[in-house]
Amino acid sequence: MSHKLGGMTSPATDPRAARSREAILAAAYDLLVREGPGAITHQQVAQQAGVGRATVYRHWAAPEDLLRDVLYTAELPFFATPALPLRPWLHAELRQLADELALPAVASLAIALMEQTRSGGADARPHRHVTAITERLAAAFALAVDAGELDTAPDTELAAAQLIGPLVYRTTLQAAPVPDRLLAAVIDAVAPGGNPAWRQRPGPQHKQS
Amino acid sequence: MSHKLGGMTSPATDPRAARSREAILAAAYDLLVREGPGAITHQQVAQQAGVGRATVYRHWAAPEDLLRDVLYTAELPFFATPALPLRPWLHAELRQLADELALPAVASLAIALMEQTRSGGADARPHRHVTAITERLAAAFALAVDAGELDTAPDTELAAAQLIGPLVYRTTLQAAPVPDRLLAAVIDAVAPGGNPAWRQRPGPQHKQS
DNA sequence: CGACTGTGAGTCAAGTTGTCTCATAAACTG
DNA sequence: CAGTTTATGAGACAACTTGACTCACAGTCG
Repeated sequence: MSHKLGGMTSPATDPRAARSREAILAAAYDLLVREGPGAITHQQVAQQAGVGRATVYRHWAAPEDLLRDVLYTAELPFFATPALPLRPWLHAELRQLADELALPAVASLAIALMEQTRSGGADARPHRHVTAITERLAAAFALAVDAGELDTAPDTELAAAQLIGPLVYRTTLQAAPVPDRLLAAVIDAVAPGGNPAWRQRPGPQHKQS
Repeated sequence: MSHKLGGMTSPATDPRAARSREAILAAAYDLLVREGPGAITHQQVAQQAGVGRATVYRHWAAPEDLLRDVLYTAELPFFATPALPLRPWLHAELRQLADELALPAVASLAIALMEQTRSGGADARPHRHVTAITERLAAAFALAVDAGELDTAPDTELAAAQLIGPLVYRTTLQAAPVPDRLLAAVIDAVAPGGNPAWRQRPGPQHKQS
């Protein structure tokens, strides 16, 4: 499943304006992914989008407003359809997230989201994408509790941090692929159901207690 | 323990050049923390450092070269002195890292490291700070194995991802403080020694099997 | 079909960038 | 200590970028 940019156009907007905004947002997203947030200037976006520079100024007064809308409209459809059993579903969703974090498209978005959140200072709130992911995981945990796969739902924000944080660290800082056994380990930590699998092999596995 | 910027001056450098570079690196670091990487331009750095614009150009031809050196010289002394017993040491170090990730200084550095690693594309390598942290954790795990606190050393990179990733996610994306029970949970996942502590309370805790 | 609206080329002033010159002072050398 | 070397920084300069504006034109609406 690929993520794509949704338009910001309100229902009554002139179609010419809708087309311009669509083209500008797509161009800005492209620049973000290829060259980072610093590449989002009115001049570069206009050139890339094939619109007039004045048109970009007319829709967004400042580059950071445009970047904010690019992030807002990005689609990050991870964890979108909760399913049972929980563990294989988590595995599949985390596998996909890890694979896409290894690509510039999602890594750039994640990093830009962090920088945007950081620049909010002490009043910073998580971005709606981050909140949405937490809510989707909460729905999945509720399903699992209902089905008896979990005794109680975990604190969802902390579970999200423990499931996704290692993937973000692994891909954006360690610049390495995410092995399945890391996925297994983070799932075990949140929804225990097997021994941690990423301890070094070969050899018999001992349980710590 | 605070982190500070170390100078890049080679032993035989003219002291005037050493002083200039020191001032420029400190100014650039300051700008990075307050306004993000986009604020690092020759003009703004010169003004903040109190040196001539030509001096900044003389030492660094491009802003991204300067940013690279700022990141290179930053000190991130986390996990620096391994100690036993392992779990309380991990807890203390992770507590400190979490507290500092909540501040702009370390959060800005972490995000800038990610963007720098991402811009390396397919040839990207982890930054030396990331590698250093993995090595320090490996030393701590080796100590724990020697002392019988761990049966085998875990895969250190994966352990680092599972220990630190949730903290990075929690602070930079969820914009929330890191509770001690998240620290306990990530430690349990890597160095088991107690029940996961962040499941929702109150009520009796059931072990999943 | 007339009125309205969005677009974009071009203009303009102001600011920024990158390079260069040269006087000055700090550091080095013998 | 004097002469030499070197780093600095103010300022000049050309080129570029930014932000705002005008206006002709074409698309959209009623």
